[in-house]
Amino acid sequence: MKQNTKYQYEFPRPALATDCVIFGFDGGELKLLLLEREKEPFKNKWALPGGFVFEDETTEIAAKRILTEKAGVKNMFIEQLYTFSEVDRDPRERIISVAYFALVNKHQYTLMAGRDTVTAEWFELSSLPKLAFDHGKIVKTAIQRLKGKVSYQPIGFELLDEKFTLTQLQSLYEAILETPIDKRNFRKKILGMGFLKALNEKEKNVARKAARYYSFDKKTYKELTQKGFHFEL
Amino acid sequence: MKQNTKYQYEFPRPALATDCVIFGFDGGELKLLLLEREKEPFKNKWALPGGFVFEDETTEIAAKRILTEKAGVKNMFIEQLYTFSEVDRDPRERIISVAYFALVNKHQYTLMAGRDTVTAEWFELSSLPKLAFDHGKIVKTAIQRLKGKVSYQPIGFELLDEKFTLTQLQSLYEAILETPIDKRNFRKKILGMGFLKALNEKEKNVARKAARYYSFDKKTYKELTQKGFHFEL
DNA sequence: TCATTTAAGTGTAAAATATACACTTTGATG
DNA sequence: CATCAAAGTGTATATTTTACACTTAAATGA
Repeated sequence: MKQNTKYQYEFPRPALATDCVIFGFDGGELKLLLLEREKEPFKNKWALPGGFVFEDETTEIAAKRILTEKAGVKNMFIEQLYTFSEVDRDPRERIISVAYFALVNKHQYTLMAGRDTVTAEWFELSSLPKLAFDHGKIVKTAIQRLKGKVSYQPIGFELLDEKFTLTQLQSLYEAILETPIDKRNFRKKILGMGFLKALNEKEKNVARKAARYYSFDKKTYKELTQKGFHFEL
Repeated sequence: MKQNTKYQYEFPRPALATDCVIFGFDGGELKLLLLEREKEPFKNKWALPGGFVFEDETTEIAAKRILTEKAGVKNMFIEQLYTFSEVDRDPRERIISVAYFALVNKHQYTLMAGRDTVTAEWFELSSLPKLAFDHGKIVKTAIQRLKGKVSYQPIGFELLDEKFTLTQLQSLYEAILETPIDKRNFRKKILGMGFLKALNEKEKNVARKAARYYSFDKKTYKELTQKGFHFEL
């Protein structure tokens, strides 16, 4: 097993890895990016993008690197999720995984399912395949976290385009929270918070009244936050 | 450096440790349990109880073991906080730490500051000494987490005795949230939730009207939760 | 035993926030 | 120019949150 003896320690050490739960949204249901494994164990099973943490990287930097390398995702929102350390979570040897969750704009990159000739695919949350390792558990944790967080932190915007309509924003919240929201009340509330900038631009080529575009004004949001404002949906 | 060659790996591996932020409360300000380091690095500096994770332990089990071994704390509430992986967070070598935070009842155990002849001491949050390693950062993270969590999860009870008065409970929330709370509104709200059991027992030997004791009824709380009830202070 | 001290315990009115709900407008299409 | 489809908009009611002060009870000591 241990062919190479370069690194020697007095006590056994688990390997350190990171796995990423990547959420995306394009209007319908919330989606998750999975890769098909090419090697054993769990060959041909779906799994989260993941990999080992290098000697000179924090886990967060490793997670970002892996996201770019394996899934072609760049400049995404990323946040540490949880560290999974069950002794037998990997059948090969002990590997602990510091999991992250990422929110990406599905339009901002097309599945460059080439890179490592890995097959990458978006799955709807309601129809996920059975996942390799303990990745099912990781995903469950990530969904919980996202649901909890989205109501008191404006992270939803990370999933949308720079410009979005209020209906798109509402659909996103409905998808994440899995509950219908009243249109008028939603608009009243979210606009009342004061960090959405109405743009002088509307949808084009829609066979109905065109909706106005808005953008999330980060600067204003920061200022509000510093004045004690607290986002809450 | 590497005297012992028992464990050999193809790639370098950081050591895996865990550190615990232990909160306690006895009526005034929120307190934190620290140990004085006996060895270099940071000899004689204050630090969080911590240690390495064994081969057959999850990080949570390691955290509990260390809490018991080093701080004499048993059966405490514990929750994973965050994983700190800065490459140079330990001057000796790379050690990543899965940090936990614990809530303990200060009365339930007296500082058995013997065990390892380690000096353990409670510090008020407002007058913490400078800490070893990145423990200051860990503590800051833990305080944030506690503040955030206490409002939407009934974890405060872990810091109190089995029986407590409503005034004690209120003081605790005031200490954690660092804000005064209206007595009548607090009582109305917390009693209205329905999971506090009024006991047929009052304070004794107090030179004023004796306060009634209450206890947190876990069973009722669970039932309420399952019916969709959502704690929120 | 009675006056004093101290915190416990209690209710209501006003303000703010959340909810429920339906019609008009606009742009594209045929 | 009629039709279709979703955008956009306001109000009344219910609920929740807030602000606020006096009476009660237990011990202490004069």
